[in-house]
Amino acid sequence: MARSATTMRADILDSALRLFAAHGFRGTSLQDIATDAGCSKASLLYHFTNKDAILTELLAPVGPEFAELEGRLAGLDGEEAARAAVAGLVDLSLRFRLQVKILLQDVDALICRPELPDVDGITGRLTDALSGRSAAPQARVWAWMAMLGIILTSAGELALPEETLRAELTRGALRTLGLQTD
Amino acid sequence: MARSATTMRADILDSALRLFAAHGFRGTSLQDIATDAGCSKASLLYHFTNKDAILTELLAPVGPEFAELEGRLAGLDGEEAARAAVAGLVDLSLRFRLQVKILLQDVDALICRPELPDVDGITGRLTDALSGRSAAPQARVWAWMAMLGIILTSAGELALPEETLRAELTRGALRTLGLQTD
DNA sequence: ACCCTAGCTGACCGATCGGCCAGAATTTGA
DNA sequence: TCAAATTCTGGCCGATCGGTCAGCTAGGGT
Repeated sequence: MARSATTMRADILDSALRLFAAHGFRGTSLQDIATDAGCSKASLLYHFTNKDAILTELLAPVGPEFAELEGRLAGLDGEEAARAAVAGLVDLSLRFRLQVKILLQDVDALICRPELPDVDGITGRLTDALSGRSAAPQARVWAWMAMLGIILTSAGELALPEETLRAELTRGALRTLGLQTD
Repeated sequence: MARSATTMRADILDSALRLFAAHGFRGTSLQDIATDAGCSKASLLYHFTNKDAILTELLAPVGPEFAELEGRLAGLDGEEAARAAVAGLVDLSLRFRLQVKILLQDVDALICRPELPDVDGITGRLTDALSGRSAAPQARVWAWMAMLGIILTSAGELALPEETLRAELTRGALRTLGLQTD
């Protein structure tokens, strides 16, 4: 065996993460991932049951984090909830940069009938959040997440101190939601 | 002949526009468009040289508009330019809703090496706008356009009076860019 | 009546996709 | 040392993709 199972899986996930972020889920073939990871396509499917499973595992950490944030927001009202949402999303995105970027990149595809797997039911909640005018605050949060995706794209690889980036993003997000004038 | 050439082309473009907006460029096959337009796949390629040509024609009206806006912005400085950019983008997006939505939807794909045709060199300018920190104001405008895409997705089909939507979007955009506190 | 031409189509092509499988290669444990 | 278990791969499969092509069909001009 060339690499241990855990190493191999990690390498595959690393390659897939970068390629998905660069070319999107649909735009990345199993062969692309295999070549990048330095193994055969068949080897991918030994470690992962199918292509969806790779993405699902990549996004896995985001799911519970998002659910937890969602739970925290449920107990708050309008403005307080918005502030908490922004802080939570900034925090979440800083801890799962590329993962969140992938999520954001396909956010539109997720909304209008996905070919992507519905990781932890995020798709359904996205759809709920965006359907109807009554969900306006939530829609705003998701809109801001989309914007955050582009911001992270340009600033992502920058060796910006995390604290600086966090403060910057938080300020920008609050401004977006009209909660800070600055 | 079932339909006249111009009618056929119009029907194809109409189908392609809706399908591209719903499932993305890569997510829509020629057969999908043909079925929706009520003709054969081969008939599509009689009226359009290839798949790219359909998208190119759909986005054609946006190109010159964008270039004209860009020209207008060139002569302005920081804050004034940002205000004009927002107003211009709102205006542009209201006139080319679905087209702009498609553009926004694939904005990320366009940036990281596109499989999409570079309509009127927009790709290159997007890349320029997002590379380096110095282009921050432009990057912000594009980020706002991405957000606008999601907003239009949810509010798009709504029978909202155009003037109301325009005012709302303008206010939101200015708030996003930190130029209006409201 | 005739043909010509624009419009349209079924059948087909090569390429690529995700996924499968039999078996080779390598490591492990007794 | 050797069999068992794990890891890995070449080759293949059916489906689907964008695109081509020879030829059918339906009017319009003469």
